[in-house]
Amino acid sequence: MDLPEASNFIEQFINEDIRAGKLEPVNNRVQVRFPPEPNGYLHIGHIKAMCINFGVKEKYGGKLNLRMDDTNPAKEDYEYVNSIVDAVKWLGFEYDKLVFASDYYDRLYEIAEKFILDGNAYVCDLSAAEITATRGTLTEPGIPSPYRNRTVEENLKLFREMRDGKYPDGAKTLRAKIDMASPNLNMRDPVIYRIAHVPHYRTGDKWCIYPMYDYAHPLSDAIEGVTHSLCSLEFENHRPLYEWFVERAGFSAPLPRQIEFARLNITNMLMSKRYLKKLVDEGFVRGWDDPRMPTVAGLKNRGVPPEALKKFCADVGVAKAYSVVSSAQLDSCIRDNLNFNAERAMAVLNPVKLTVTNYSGEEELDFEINPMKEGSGVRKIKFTGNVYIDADDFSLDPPPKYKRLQKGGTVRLKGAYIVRCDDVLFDEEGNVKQILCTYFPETRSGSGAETPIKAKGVIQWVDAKYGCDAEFRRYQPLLKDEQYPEQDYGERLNTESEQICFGKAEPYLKDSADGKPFQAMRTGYFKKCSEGGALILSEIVSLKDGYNK
RNA sequence: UGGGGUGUCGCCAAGCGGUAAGGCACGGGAUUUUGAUUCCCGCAUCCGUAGGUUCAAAUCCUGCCACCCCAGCCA
Repeated sequence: MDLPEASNFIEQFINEDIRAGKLEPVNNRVQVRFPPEPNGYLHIGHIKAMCINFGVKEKYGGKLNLRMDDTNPAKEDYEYVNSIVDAVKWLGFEYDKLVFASDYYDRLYEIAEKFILDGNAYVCDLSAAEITATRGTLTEPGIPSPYRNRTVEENLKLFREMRDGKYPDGAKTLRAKIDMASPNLNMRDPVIYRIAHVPHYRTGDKWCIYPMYDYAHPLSDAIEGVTHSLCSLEFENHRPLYEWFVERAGFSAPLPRQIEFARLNITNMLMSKRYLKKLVDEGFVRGWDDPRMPTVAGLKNRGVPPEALKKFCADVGVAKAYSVVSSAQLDSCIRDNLNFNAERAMAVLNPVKLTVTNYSGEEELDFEINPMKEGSGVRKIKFTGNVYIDADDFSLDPPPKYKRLQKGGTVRLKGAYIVRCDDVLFDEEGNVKQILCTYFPETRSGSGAETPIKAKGVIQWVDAKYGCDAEFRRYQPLLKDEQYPEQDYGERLNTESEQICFGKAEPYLKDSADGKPFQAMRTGYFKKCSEGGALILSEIVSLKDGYNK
């Protein structure tokens, strides 16, 4: 048979399984799953997991269920499942079924009784603290629970009583009977059911005992017919346990196989649901979908195309080495996509008025909506000779090689004319208030006229009377130093950049911290904001130099 | 310290015994009405380290070093 060419080590494993005939019982069908816990919004780290799983699904023509791993009722809610479904759909991933671990509670309970019947599980009366104390350490074995050798009958009776609500939270647990001396702490009789008199967002108060991840996950995989259960590296130590459950639960081959990969880390990006939730709960951001958040919803609001995110994941690859990808790599993917797809618009940050003293009247100029895309059409922009330009585009004390406007120098107003700066007016505080220029009619854009007038630079502008048609939103940097609730934030979050860039618009020249000019990409949801008749873009974005620096 | 993992260019990452892909970043040049884009060109004699096997190793073997994960009734 023809196997697809593996593009990473996971697919190599899958190919090996197929070659070895391990998947023959199901006609070599490959099945994976994407199993987030609905306790928060999906973030860019999850996108990598999705790309891997949906990638396998598509490559092998397999199946993929979107499974809500909801075994902890205290943290989960419909708000999150809805957000997860939205995120998956926005990214354009198609799953076969939406399922819930909580769908399997009955089945999982039955299997638990089987484990008891087979002598593989027992009810333990030890408290949480006692279990911890008897678990042993990294170098010393644990101490077997005094309840470890209860009879099957007693265990069954007790477990049913647990289910029936006869005991308070924490009074008893169901434990797998494995090996208290195992060097793998996960194998030292792990708890598989705990008592929690907490209503579940889906099953209500039907249950007061809930299965643990280590038990529910492998069995959920087996119930669904998953063949390859792909998860992140921190579960490597759980694999023996995963196999232990799956081998004893009575499922027929092929049994699901767990394969681990390194999760995604990006410089200066917080990738922890727990902290993201904290930012939301404590009001540091406007919500999970705040454009400063690395959540799928936030990225969407930031104007990042889903294709750019998928491209990024493909570029980054899949491996087992712990790594931190430079945010520049993400920026590059976004810029590349936007360059081809974004509709252009001019906008101005830090406006300074520029008046063309020898111009009168007004005219309409043609601008390509997207010079990179054939047939994207033109937009009309009115020019009256009174415009705002960005303060950064004018310098009283220009550094060497400065290409933009300076006193006595020339520059092209993009799509319009070359102008020469004749004079500068200052306000009481000595700031540049108005720049007076003369223009050269023969230099009109697109006229093709031969003229000795040259300009080294091209700058964007916004007409003082008409503004422009873009919209923008203003956002503060995610956090200031003194606002850090915990130091962990400081290591991952953006504190330096002045703005965050969202949306779609014209690339824009900006000076970076070291004074070196660079090209930024304005993207975003721009909002009309009139100030002196012009559109003021106070939120710019620097995809080139990193909006997450 | 016991166990499980990982170490290839500044950052990711291919490579699976035959003599170091690619992307990002960076440097140089050409085009350019966005200092962008596009376009060339450059960028590891070397694969954590020390030995060994082999005609031949990043790839096999041995020792060592570094880093990550594990002692939740979270996932």
